[in-house]
Amino acid sequence: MKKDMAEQTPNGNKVSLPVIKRLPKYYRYILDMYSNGVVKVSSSELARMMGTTASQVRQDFNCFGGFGQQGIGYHVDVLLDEIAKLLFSANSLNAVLIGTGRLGRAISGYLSSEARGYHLMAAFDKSPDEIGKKLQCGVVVQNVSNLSDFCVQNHPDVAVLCIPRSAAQAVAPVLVEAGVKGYWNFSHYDLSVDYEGVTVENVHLGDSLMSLGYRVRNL
Amino acid sequence: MKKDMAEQTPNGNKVSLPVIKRLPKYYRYILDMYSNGVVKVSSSELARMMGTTASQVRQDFNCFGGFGQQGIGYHVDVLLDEIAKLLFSANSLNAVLIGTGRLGRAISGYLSSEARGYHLMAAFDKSPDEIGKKLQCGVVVQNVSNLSDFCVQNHPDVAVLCIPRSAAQAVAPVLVEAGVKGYWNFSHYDLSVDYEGVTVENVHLGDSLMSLGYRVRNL
DNA sequence: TAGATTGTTAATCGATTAACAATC
DNA sequence: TAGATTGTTAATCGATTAACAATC
Repeated sequence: MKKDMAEQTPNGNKVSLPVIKRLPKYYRYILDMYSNGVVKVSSSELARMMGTTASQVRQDFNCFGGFGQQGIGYHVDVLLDEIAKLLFSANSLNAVLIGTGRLGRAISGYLSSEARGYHLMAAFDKSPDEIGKKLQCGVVVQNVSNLSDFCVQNHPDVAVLCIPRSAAQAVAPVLVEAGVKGYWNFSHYDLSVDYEGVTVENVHLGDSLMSLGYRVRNL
Repeated sequence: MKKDMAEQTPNGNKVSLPVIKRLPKYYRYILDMYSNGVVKVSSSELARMMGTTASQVRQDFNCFGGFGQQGIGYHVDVLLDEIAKLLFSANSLNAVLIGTGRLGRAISGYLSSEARGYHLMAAFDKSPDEIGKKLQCGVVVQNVSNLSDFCVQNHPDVAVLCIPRSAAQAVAPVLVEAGVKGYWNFSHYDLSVDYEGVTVENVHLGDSLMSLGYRVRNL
């Protein structure tokens, strides 16, 4: 049974973080199925693929109102469409890249070609060798001294930091003052994702290595 | 009150994954304190730094037998030592790098200089331009066709994949057959960490971007 | 209609937090 | 001794799983 209108909007009922984090994985599996011409899928089939339970799949989808049909299952195209709507919506988020070294260039390629729902507005570096160069995506690298002015005028949604931790600490206040609320920080091989001061995701490469080491040694 | 000997060993009482994942973060904060000459710390001070509760800090440490002194708190040097023992132990884990492109080189630098408890044994690539070149850490890039033989002879603990997803799918069976059990997969900007077929950590860069997008749009 | 499978509520499980006795 | 702070057990909270009525 469908929830009533008031609760059907994604905003109305607060969706828990574990559910949100599963959405992209659902999306990838369902996109695969759609590409392979699969028309229909059941919660138990999805569960098997995702490595979870049918209960959780249904529970998850029902946070957003329920996309299936009782007795039938889920139509792959409907599912894909609904989840894409949730994840990407109409307007893409504007991003600026700070640091155009090895890692920065790799990420800029990903951001401008593969990541959906994002738009790379501009890129910055402090090195005179980098400034003025054009990235593969066509964006020209600017002097990082322009960063503050640029952000004040163009209010990007997120900043992607691909610079050493020390440099990141210097840049952060500039971004905050310019009103930028979102960060992806790849400094020192961290992947941390913050928004409005709250850490959404924080994967320190070193932390992952240490944790794995512990588990392997104590197997 | 200390647990009895049987339960004090890390192996005896099965430690939950959330606890293990917090260990490296504790380690970093405690290393910072140690470097700054801090001698003593309480669970509530640690909790404030970690963004958690004093209860959790004590609960966590007591999974390993408890490192503190009632009425006093924790000695920073003891804490650092105990956690380092847990995370790094005596023997480092042997790693091989597969793919020495932009990302591979960045990771190799990290692995050989900053990551503790790991040793980079060898690096492989399929490009003739790469084969024979020496990485900054001194390791010479080998032809990936040697990978299987190398693994059979030297049985590395983990393989670090810095190659596209398609290439990774071709390499995986080779590694499995050669008895390699651990993987860090950076293919397509994923960071996934597997051991014996079990995913320890799985951070798809694209997934993080999508999740953040959802949250920002539904704020 | 009978079978299948969802939507949704209830039960379980595990992790976090609170409380307090032990003790430095 | 009194104050502080741990170790440890108990209470709470939230997420996952199970169960089942609704319904295609």
